[in-house]
This record gives sequence, C-alpha cells and structure tokens, in this order.
Amino acid sequence: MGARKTREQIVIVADRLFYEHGFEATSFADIAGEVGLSRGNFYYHFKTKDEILDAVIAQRLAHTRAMLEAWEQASTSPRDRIRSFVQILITNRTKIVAHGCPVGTLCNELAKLEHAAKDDAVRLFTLLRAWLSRQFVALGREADADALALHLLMRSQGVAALATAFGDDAFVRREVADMEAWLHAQCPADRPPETCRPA
Amino acid sequence: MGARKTREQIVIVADRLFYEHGFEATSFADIAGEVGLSRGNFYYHFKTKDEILDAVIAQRLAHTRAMLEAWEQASTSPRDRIRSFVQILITNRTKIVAHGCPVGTLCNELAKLEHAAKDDAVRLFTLLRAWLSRQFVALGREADADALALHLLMRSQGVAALATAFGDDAFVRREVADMEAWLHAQCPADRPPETCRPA
DNA sequence: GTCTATAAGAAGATAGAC
DNA sequence: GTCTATCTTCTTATAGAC
Repeated sequence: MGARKTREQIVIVADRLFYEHGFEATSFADIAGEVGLSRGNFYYHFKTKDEILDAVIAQRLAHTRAMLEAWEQASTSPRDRIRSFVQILITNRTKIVAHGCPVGTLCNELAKLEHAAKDDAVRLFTLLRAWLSRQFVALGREADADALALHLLMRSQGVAALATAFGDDAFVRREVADMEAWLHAQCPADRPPETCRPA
Repeated sequence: MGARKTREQIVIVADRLFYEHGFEATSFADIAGEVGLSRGNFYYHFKTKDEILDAVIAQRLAHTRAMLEAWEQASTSPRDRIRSFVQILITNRTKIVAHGCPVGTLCNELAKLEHAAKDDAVRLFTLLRAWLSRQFVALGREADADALALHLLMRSQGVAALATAFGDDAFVRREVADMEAWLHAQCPADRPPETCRPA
C-alpha cells in the first residue's frame, strides 16, 4: 500500500475512534491495530498523536465544507438549507445517542485538556455558524443573522447532549420539530421565504 | 487527619479535577498531590479509580439535591424557582466557559468510555429533570411538564457547549434572557403564575 | 493512617533491520 | 514502507516499614 493511501486510512480510522471513544482514550495501538499496521510503522506516517489530531480536524473541516456545499447545491431556499442542518440530528441520531455530537464533544474534551488544537476544533463550529448566518441573511435577517445561527447551533448541541444522556428518540424528534417551527416563525409565512426581508 | 476527613478531602479534590480536566485525564497522582497525600496512602482510602468516581457522583447528587431544596425554600413561585435554574448559567459562566457543564461533560465522557458509572452520572440530569418537571406541573402544565423540563435542560446544555467553544459572554446573557422570555410565555402573563392552570 | 519502595502494565516514541 | 525490538515515562496498584 502506498504511503498516501496508508496515511488516509490512518486518518479515517483515527477520526472514527476519536469520535467513538474520545481523543485521550484512543491509543496509537488502537489506531494501528484497526488499520492493520505495526506500532513501529505508524511513526513513519505520524510523528506524534497531536499530528494525527490535526489531520483529523483538517479532514473534518473538509468534509463539513463539502456537506455545506452539497446543501447549497441541493436547494436555493435558505430555509430548506437550514432544514438540512436541523435534519442531521434525525439522520445521525443513532451515533449521537452513542457518542454525542462529533464537534461538541471534541471541543469539550480539548478544552478540558487545555489542548493547543482546541481552537482548530472550534473552527468546525465557526464554519457551521458562518454558513447558517449567511442563510439567515438570505432570509432577510441581516441584523441578527449571527445570533440566530448561534441559537440554532446551541439547540443542536443541547439536543445531542441530552440524546446521549437519555437515549430518548421521541425527545430528539420533538425538539427537531420544535426547531423547524422556530425556523418557520423567523420568517413570517405570509411572505415567500426568499422575499421576507423588510424592503 | 482522621480517615473520614481525608476521604472527604480526596472526593472534593477529585470532583474539581474531574470537572476541570476530565475523568480519564486525572490521575491518582494528581489527586494525591493536591490533597497532600502519598500515592501509597491513597489506596488506603480508595482501591480503584472507579470507586473515587462513584464517590464523586454521589457527592454531586447530594449537592444537587441540596441546591434544589434551597431553591424550593427561597421561593414559593414555581416560575422563580425555574429562574434559579436558568441563572446558574450566568453565575457559573466563568467555569462553564473554561470547562463546560459538569453534568453534561461527565455524561459525554463516560458514554464514550462505555463506563459502567454513566447511568449514575445521568441520574444528575434525572434529578434536575424531575425537579423542573414538578415546577411546570405547579404552573399548571401537567400535560407536558416533562417535555418542558427536557427543553429547558436541552437549552442549558447547548448554551454551556457553545460557551466553552466560543467563550462569548454576550451570547450566554442573550440566550439566558431568551430562556426567561420562553419561560414567561409558557404561562400567560395575564394570569398570576401560580393560578395559570386551566381550571 | 501514613509513608517509601516497587511491581506490572500501558502509553508515546525511537532505532535499526529488512 | 514495513517490521521487530527497545526505551522512557506515566499510571494503576501492592507490599511492607513506621
């Protein structure tokens, strides 16, 4: 296997294990074992654990950008785009119940470790925040677009946290419905979504 | 120092370190060092790390019960009692920005570790959930009291998660104000808080 | 009840053979 | 590029002196 491919495999496996078990609880041996590499060879590709973390965050940033791009392509309606974001709580609910939100739990762990990569992990949030904010601007909410974006991010984080704690599927569905109702209320129904800006 | 007092000191220090740095990242040596004990003597009081975790969770449950009891004593108005809960986001915001919510982050970590004590940690949430639910019942919302309690818990978790990520004080204050407005809307203002139940 | 000393294992990380 | 062997450090945990 080429070095490039092996490196990619390591990042994919590390990404999953960091999500499922946390960064600290995942050892080099765990990653090497699942990739099918010896620990010794592992260091040919990554010198330190922090290097793997950086690569994992970079990959997540790239995947998140691609996801947002896909949502942008899939619909011209800002409201439907925002709904795509809300719906991942339903789509990924099994994983969220088991391991929480990949972004929120990583930021929390790195904050507690006072890890240098915490700010990089927060950029995952910033990416979503900026994208959501742009959609709210398109909905005519220039004045408070960022606050609305943060509010929606806040709700998704709260739902993920309680989903992990209680494992309650009905709760997730109810809160997602509530988020969609909230979203609808942000732009009065008597105007078409794209033209609800004051003037 | 008596065994009782030493044990109490260990639990107090472990509680703080588990919160600040996480359960896994906190070693026996860290706790022993801060208490001023040798590692050897440590094992006289606790045989395993899991035993300390159990003691920490038990202490947190006791403190939470005492806090809820104090809020209950401080006011006869369910709405004001619920406000006491919401206000801890303001009171503890410095710690929350640095280390997140003590309950949410512990549950998340134990879920990822697939730790046996996860269900015990969730009981901290259950305690708050049941207490909030009782207050909503007193507000006349028997039918959806538990859903309202979960909704408020969800919001506080979301605010804590984003506070840790962005360290944004204005965001926390804005969302707390929004939670209070939401709370007010749950029981129409034209009726006194304690008598807003349908009949 | 507290200490020192020490075992036993896992972790991150390196050296050098192939 | 991949391996085995090894090193160091950290962490949990125990034994036994005081």
